[in-house]
Amino acid sequence: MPRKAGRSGRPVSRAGGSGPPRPRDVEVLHAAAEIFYVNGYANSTVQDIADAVGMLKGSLYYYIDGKEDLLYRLVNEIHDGVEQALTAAFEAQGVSALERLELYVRQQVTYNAHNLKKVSVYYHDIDQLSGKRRRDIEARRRTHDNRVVDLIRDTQAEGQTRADLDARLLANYIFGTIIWTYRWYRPEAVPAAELANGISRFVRYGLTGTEPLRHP
Amino acid sequence: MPRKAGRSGRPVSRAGGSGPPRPRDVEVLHAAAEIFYVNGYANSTVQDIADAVGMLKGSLYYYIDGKEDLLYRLVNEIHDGVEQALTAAFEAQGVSALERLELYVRQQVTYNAHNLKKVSVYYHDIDQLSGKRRRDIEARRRTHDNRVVDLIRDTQAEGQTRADLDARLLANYIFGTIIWTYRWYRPEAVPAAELANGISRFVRYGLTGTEPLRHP
Amino acid sequence: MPRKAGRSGRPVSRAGGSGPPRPRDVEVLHAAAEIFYVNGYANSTVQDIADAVGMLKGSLYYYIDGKEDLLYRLVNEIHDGVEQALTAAFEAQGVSALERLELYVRQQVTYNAHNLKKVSVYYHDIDQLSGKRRRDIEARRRTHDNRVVDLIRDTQAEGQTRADLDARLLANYIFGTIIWTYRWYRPEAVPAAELANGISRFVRYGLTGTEPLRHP
Amino acid sequence: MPRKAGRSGRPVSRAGGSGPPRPRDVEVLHAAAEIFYVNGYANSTVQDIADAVGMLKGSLYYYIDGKEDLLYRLVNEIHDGVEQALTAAFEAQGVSALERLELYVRQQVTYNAHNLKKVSVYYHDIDQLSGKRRRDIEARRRTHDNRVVDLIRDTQAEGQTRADLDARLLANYIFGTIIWTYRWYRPEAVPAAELANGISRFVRYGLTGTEPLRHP
DNA sequence: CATGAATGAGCATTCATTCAT
DNA sequence: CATGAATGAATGCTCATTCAT
Repeated sequence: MPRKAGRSGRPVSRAGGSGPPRPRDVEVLHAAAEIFYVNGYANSTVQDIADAVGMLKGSLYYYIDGKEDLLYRLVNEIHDGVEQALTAAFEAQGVSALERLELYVRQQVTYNAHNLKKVSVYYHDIDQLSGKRRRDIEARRRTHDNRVVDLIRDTQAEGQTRADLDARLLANYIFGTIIWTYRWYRPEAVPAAELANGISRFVRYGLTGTEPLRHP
Repeated sequence: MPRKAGRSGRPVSRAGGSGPPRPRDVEVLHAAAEIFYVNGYANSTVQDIADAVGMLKGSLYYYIDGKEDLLYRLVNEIHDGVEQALTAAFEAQGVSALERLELYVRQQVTYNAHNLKKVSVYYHDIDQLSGKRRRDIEARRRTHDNRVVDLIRDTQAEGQTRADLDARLLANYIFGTIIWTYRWYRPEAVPAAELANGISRFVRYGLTGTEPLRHP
Repeated sequence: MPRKAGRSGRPVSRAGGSGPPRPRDVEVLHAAAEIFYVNGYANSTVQDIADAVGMLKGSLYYYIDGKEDLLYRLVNEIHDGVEQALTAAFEAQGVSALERLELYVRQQVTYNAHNLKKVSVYYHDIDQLSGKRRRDIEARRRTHDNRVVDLIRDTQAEGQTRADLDARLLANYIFGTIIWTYRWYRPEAVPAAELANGISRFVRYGLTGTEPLRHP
Repeated sequence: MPRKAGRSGRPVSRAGGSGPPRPRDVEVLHAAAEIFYVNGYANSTVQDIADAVGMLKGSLYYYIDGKEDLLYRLVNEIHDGVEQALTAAFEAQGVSALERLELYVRQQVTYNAHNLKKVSVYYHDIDQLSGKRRRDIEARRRTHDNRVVDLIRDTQAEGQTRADLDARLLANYIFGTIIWTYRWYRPEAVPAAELANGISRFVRYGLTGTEPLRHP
């Protein structure tokens, strides 16, 4: 007869918004990110995380609502960060749509490069969320995607990008380039700035190229 | 006490190379692909697969060496397919390096679009292989990647692509665009050919773009 | 990401109706009854039952769907038995309603005396069922109760029992006398037949008494 | 390593007899009764009770010696109340044994009806006490039962009840009718006085009935 | 008095794998 | 080839209880 949903009176992390997160909350989340990054969410055990924090398995439940709760918080944290990047790009004044898009790409790549582990968990294990948590995240994601698609449409409207290409497809090409970094990028080998430059360049030309290269 | 390698005296799947695969082997592998695609490898159970084949869990072990064995076979199957695409592109005669690269992109995208489920499993769960199986696959993958990098270097040597860009980074941008399709592409919405066209175009311009767009 | 409901292909006891129960099923259920009787359902562990059957805890799940499933089967088994008693009493031909009621009491007491442990579990732990299982049992129980109430109303209609008493209250008095045996009756001390006689007599007079004893 | 008895140096609830209970003690006990009534003792958590009192789980241990301690106090409280009823009946002057028994039934039913929740906990979860607490309660119970049996024997001695019936069995029939109310009686539907009347009437006739009804 | 944090033992359940028939 | 039964290790989670502050 399990009674799942947060019973009142039970402490459970304040990370959900009801007050400043306790230091230990942050520590737990950080450890979880590390573990999930290394083993994948499904293969990570609550024990692993407890060990990393130096706590007993049972004690961890003072801070979390369950394993999935950890993933959910992680994923939301990423969304918060990414939203900032997106907003900054959108609010840039006096620049063309293409420049705003480029700014977005740059910011997003930079953010991902600096939060490689959490971002990896985000992209690899987001589907493991279930129920309401899943729906919440899917909604946030859809919103984000739509805004980027709109941005691309703006570049089309301003004549910087060919208008006959499907903006949503283009967005997905771009996402692929940006996101896939989580599988190969290592900061030791390439500075984040260089990565951001390279991808932003790749994307810009990918979108704007017009010259007939095939049959001259 | 999981046993990894086939013990003598027990009939173990011939799919590993020692003879033509029996029909039931193919059926099992196909079912596994479906299940892994839907639930992810870690969340799929041998029971699920047995159910799909209409067999008891225990009986499945006549055909397989273990759960990981299934993943390994799946992943190898993908590599076989992809290798063909790559080889075809490499052997194209009388065309420029850029055209060969474009051919590769096109073939790879098309292959992925037609084998969406297995390809998804490949990219999502390849890390779950362990030990020798993992090393085998990593080797195959490295080989593949290197050949693509070489192809890009050829385009640089032929002057079609700027030589001052890191070919390996460029390869990764391209991989991202191609591979990420496994997360969003749905054949019902967009024909595979259109996808191949779109991505090949995006990649070509991403690589070859030269005009100074930022500060004219 | 737990997947609860009986997945196809999983053996799970045939005791649910789909075929004759395997001998081990009966054994498991019997052991569970014993354990639940001694410790109460909530304090019994699956381990206890496994030990009693001489099986590993995990192996038990080949036979059951979960701990609650065991309770559910037990409780249904009791209902099956009790229903027979009730039906027999109802179908008695050529006798008065009071005699039919008396027959019911006798049969029910006898049944309880012979199935003391399972009956105890039934009355003590029936509330621990949840969800659909609970609703199922509550429905069966209501049906049973209603039939007994009807029987009492028949005795009132036939003039054997005072008509101004609430039949449902009377039924509950009777149930109390019959059911409470599960807390004190020990077959070693009193033969079941004597118990049945005693209770049936007590109930008959309790219902039919009319003479003014208080203020003569 | 649960600690049973109060250690010196730590303030432990005074409810055990060493002084008048503090107001908060009463509040805690009341909350526990409510919780135990709803979930059953075994399924109730100390957290639940703390929530109900508006206190943290840890703080509760200032007032109690443990979960079982709460049950023990509850059960004793019931015994105190019941003892009063019994004593009142015993001490009634100038009335027949049957009238004294009837008075007892009436008082007991009334008491139960007015303390439904605690009484329910008493009858349902008394077995969950262990060790000395259990033995204490069993002794109190035996004493109570014996006094009622004696009362019945008095009615037999006075010729109001047939002497050839086992007084202890009769007592158990009566207990059943009275006690079982905890499972079905709802004060909203039937006034306590009516219940007391009904049961006392049922019991009186059940005991005194003599006329040959079966084979006239 | 009360809080907050932690402990540690226990529990139901899952699942890959084995193997005699 | 296939079945059915069993193994055994692991896993997420619960909860009574302790105790320094």
